[in-house]
Order: sequence, then structure tokens, then C-alpha cells
Amino acid sequence: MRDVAALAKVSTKTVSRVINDLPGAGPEVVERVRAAARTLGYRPNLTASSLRRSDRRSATIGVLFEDLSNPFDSALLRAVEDRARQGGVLVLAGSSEDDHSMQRELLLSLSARRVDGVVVMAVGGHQDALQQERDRGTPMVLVDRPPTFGGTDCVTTTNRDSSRDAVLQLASLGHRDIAFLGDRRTLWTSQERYTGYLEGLAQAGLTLREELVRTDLHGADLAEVAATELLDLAKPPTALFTAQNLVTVGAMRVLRARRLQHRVALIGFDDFPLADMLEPGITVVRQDVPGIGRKAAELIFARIDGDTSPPVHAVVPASIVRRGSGEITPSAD
Amino acid sequence: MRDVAALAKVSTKTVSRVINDLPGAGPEVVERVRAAARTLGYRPNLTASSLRRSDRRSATIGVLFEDLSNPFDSALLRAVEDRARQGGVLVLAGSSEDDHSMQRELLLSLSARRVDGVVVMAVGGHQDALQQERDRGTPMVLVDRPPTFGGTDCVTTTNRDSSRDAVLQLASLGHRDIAFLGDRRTLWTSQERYTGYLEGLAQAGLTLREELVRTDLHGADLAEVAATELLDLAKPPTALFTAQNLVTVGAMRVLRARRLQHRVALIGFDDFPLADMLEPGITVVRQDVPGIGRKAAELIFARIDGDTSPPVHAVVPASIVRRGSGEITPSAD
DNA sequence: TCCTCCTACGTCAACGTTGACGTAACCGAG
DNA sequence: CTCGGTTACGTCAACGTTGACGTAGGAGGA
Repeated sequence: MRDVAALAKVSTKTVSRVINDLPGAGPEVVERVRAAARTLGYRPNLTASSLRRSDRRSATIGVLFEDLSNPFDSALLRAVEDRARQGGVLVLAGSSEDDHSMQRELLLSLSARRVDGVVVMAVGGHQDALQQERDRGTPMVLVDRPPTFGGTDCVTTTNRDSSRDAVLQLASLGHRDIAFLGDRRTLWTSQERYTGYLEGLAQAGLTLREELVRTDLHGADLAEVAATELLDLAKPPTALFTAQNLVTVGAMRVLRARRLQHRVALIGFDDFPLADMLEPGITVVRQDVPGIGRKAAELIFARIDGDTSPPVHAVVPASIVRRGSGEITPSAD
Repeated sequence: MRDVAALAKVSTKTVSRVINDLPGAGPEVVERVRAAARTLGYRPNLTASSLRRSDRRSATIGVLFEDLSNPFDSALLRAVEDRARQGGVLVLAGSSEDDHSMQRELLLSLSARRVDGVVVMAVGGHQDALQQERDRGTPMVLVDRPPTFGGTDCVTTTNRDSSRDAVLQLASLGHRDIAFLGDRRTLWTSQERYTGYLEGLAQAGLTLREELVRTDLHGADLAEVAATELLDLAKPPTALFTAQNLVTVGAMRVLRARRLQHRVALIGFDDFPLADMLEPGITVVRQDVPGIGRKAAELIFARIDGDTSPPVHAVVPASIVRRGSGEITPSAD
């Protein structure tokens, strides 16, 4: 900047004025400064600028999800990024791997870089680190899972209601033995979906068979094992409700291996690519991922812009997409 | 920091020493400062620090891909992020949408934040903005597509050779009418894969039927149209080589709609989730995405650490994954 | 003519941090 | 007891930028 000022024969302050399109610079001077900046390849230093400016904005937000390579997470990231770009804001992204210390470290890293706000998919269990950061005044929005502390916005989907609807659909087809396969019980979404499952059973007048409930299935491999065990029961389930992405995939593999994919009904929570191309197509509860991302972005930017209205818990509705696997009736045998 | 110093009754310099674990602070003072920092909720300001420090590092790199919600891009991002985290480096991520002005703007944004380096999936066509940034001294690694200018590292896969091998495999099964369906011709990868297709035909002694070559299919919808037209030809192809992810999906849809999925052979470039669960399983050329990401990260961090050896073009081998659709022999009729 | 107001600049200090350097106290060796 | 060296601090300025304020010159009105 000093070099630009010297070359244009003005003060650095005037260069600043030109770069930021502030008034108080004559047209001739503006041109001289612009030319000098071009020839020197000058790039303003936003970090120095935000250090000095009164608003202290870094024009950067943090996004802290579980696994950026997961389709759900990356779709969410993309939605947030699109909204951010409209305001000239960039996104610092990190994967917490559902690990508390990782989440904590990443949060500190973001804090050290003075991000204007963070969008977090909270790790299950306690949220001490999140609350601490929130209490320091960092605008924060939780996605997918609500905060266990107050004063923070959050965006989730209709986990419980949609799970209940899925179970009710299966029950209405005549299924009486509906299994539940869920992810880690520490995750709020898992709990909600399980509660929805229970509500569905109750509303349909079905009794819970505890041996048909399998939880803590983190990843497709564990889900495969659980599905195998369920189908090996003396009285196996005639329908499966799989409460997460990868769990659905694991269950599908087992059904296909046993050629049961047309005999055992399956509804999964979370859509995934190509679910419609399988034989049969997989019926799923589809979350409105871009909708969730947009809402989260909208909330975080409102808070950054000083919105002090009471915290919001936005719920973005999910819907059942019928593709075949969830419309299978119980086998005669 | 001043507040911490005041509370601990030391100078800010001593606080700095304690925070950075530098020698020159007595154990008692260290404890006082740590306690003061804790009670005040002090967080170091990395931007101010990097402004003043001699090395000028922001401990942040930029990642500029085409679409972060694309599985290929997000897997790559994840691999880079994992490597970055090991060095305490965070990732600023952006989607260029294959648009020159977007890429340019994001690049300027990254530059303004003084990232230590950038990993870029270059937009097709000219690379003026990239070269300009590179010439300013920003360490840069291109992934998936090589630079059109010199002096820059890059990581790609065996686009040409693997495409040739795919075509040779189809030819060896007796296919003589093998169609090519490709993405935008401005993309280097498309060109390479097309060249591999031509090499494969030539090596197998097959003549090129130009009406079987369809390019500029950006997205599954365009691919569907093209596949439909190909199958409507008087002498339709008995095998398809689809040179990109979404193109493969589009072609698959058409084959299934016409119940030809067991009669027309299909090999796709790029793997995708659940390709093994379809009927038949889809034979693909699988890139080693984590390998590419790791290599790109390794290169960028080496450059950031001052490696001045000649630029490298790393080629990470892809391999054919046989799942059924690429092993179909030509129909009798 | 003189005073006021506005425009187009410049000067200075400060944002939070650290490199360079200074200094006082203490330690061990000769 | 002195002297060189080490340890444990402190002081000062600077990184690149901008808010606050100062000033010179010209335009315009009484």
C-alpha cells in the first residue's frame, strides 16, 4: 500500500479511500491510484483492515460439520456457502468427526481467526465448548441437532414426526413386526427418530418388540451385522425402519444378499443419490437439505448483523418419497 | 491481551511468551498468566499475530473447487482438510461453479485474507486469473486438471490410459460399436478421456463412428437426451463409455427405462456411491480420490514450507472396478 | 472584501501482536 | 571479589490499514 501511495504520489490514506470507494478523492487521483495498484499488483490485506476497522468484521464464517465428505454435510455446506458468497463472506470449513476434542480445537482455531459467526453440527453429548464460545459472544447457529444450552438459534428437521409417519405407513400396509435400526444413541436425531418410531407403533396399536430395536450402528458395517441378526430371529421383522443414511445402505446390502429386497419392506431416514435407481427403489424420508442450509445461513447472518430477537428453533419439514421398498406388504409365509 | 497482562501484573510481551510457550517466563509467572487468561476468556488473535510475525503465515489455505456438494469434490476437500489439520491449518473453501468470474472473485477473496496457498480445480478455458495469482508468489497446486501455464504443481489421474483400457476391455468382449458420452469439451479431463477412447478404438482395430460420439453433456439431463438419441440410431451402439459421473447416471436411467441394462454394456469414468448395489453393478474407472487429495495437500504444504524444486505433475493411477455392466457381451440380434 | 463552507487531500495514532533489544538480578568460575 | 554468562523479565516499534482530525485552497454569499 505504501508502494502504491508512493507511485501515485499520494498518502496511504488516499489509497485507502480509493480502494474502498470512499468519497474525498478527485477523479484524477483515483485514476492514478488505480493505475499504480494495477502495475504493482497490489492486493488489500483484509486481515489488517479488519484489525483496524471499527466493525471488526473478518467477512469469514466458520462451518463445523461432522464429515464434509458425507453427502448430507457437503450439501449443507454448499447451501451455506452460496448464501455467504452473496455477502462477500468466505467459509472456513472443518470436520469434527463427531469427536469432542476435535470440535473444541477447531472451534478455538476459528475463534483465533476471528470469524464473524459459526454454523455447527454439534457433537453428541455435552456441549461445553460450544456454550463457552457462544458465551463469549460469537454468533452461533446449530444445525441438525439442537443446543443443550439456551440462547442459540438452531435448525432441524421433523425427525420425530416423519419417523412416526414412516412407521404408520408400514403399519397401514399390515406390518406388525417393524424393526428399528439407529445410529449412536448419543445423537439427538437418533433419539428423536426412535421416539417417532415408538409413537408410530403406539398410534398403530402395535406392541414394541425390544429385540427388534438395534441402536449405536455407526457406519454401514455395523448396520449389516445388526440387520443379519434381525433376519436370523425366529420371528424376523417384515419391515425395517433404518434411521440413518449409512444404516439404510447396510440393511439394503443384507436384504439383497439374501434376496429379500422384494419381500421385506424398508424405509430409510435421509435420502441418498441413486435411491431411485435400485430395484426396488428405496422409500426414504427426505430432508430438505438446501432449505436447512439456507435457513441456517439466514439466521447466522441476521445475528451477525445485530439481530437480537429471541433465539429461534426453525424446523424444516421432511417428506416421505415413495419408491417401492416402503410399499411392500408383509409376506404370506 | 492487555487485560490479561494487567491482571497477571506482567507486560503484554510476557503474556505473548506464555501463550506461545516460549522460554523466558518463570513457572510462577506462567501460572499467573494462564489463570488470568482463563478467567478473562482470552483468545489469541491469530490475524494480528500473523500481521506482525516475520513468517507472515495465516495458517489457512484456500480450496477452490467446482462444486463442493459434488461427491468427488467433497471427498477431495476432506482429504486436503485432514492433512491440513495435522499442521494446525484451516481450510477456506469455495465453489467456482466452473465460472471464470466466480473463480476470479474467490481467488481475490482468498488473496485478501492472505492464505498461505491454494488448491484449485481450474475452470476450463483460459487461466489468466490463476496465473496472475501464481505470479504474485502464492503457492498453488492444481487438481484434476493441469495448468496451461508453467511453474505450478498439479495432480491428476490416468484419464487417458484408463479410458483406453476401458475401451479395450469392451472391444475384447466383441463390442465394435462403442459410444462415447463426454462432459464439456473445454475441460481437460474430457479431452483426455476422449483421446483415450480414440486410442482404445485404434489399438483394437475399430473404426470411429462419429455419430457415436456425444460431448458437452453437462449434467445428467443432457446425458439422458444424448443416450436416448444414440439408442434410437439405426445401428445403435452395443456398449457405452460414459466419461463422467453424472453422464453415467443419465445413461443408466435411459438403459433402465428401456430395459436394456442387461443388454448394452456400460463403463463409466468416476465411481459413485451404490454403484455396486445396482442391477447390474456398474463397472467404473475409479479414481483414487483420497490419494489425489493427500498428494495435493502434500505438495502445497511442501511449497509453503519453501520447497523450490521444479514443479511436479503427479499422476495418481485409477483402476477399473468390474461389477457387471462392463462385462456384458454384444447381443446376438 | 471578508467570512463561511465545502472539497480534497494529509497527519497521526491505534487495532493486537511480536521481533529486536535493553536491563536487572543472579550464578559460577577464576 | 570481579567478570562473563544466563535467566527473567520489560520497552519500543512495527506489521497494513483506517478512524479522527487537521489544513489548504477554492467557491459562494453578504
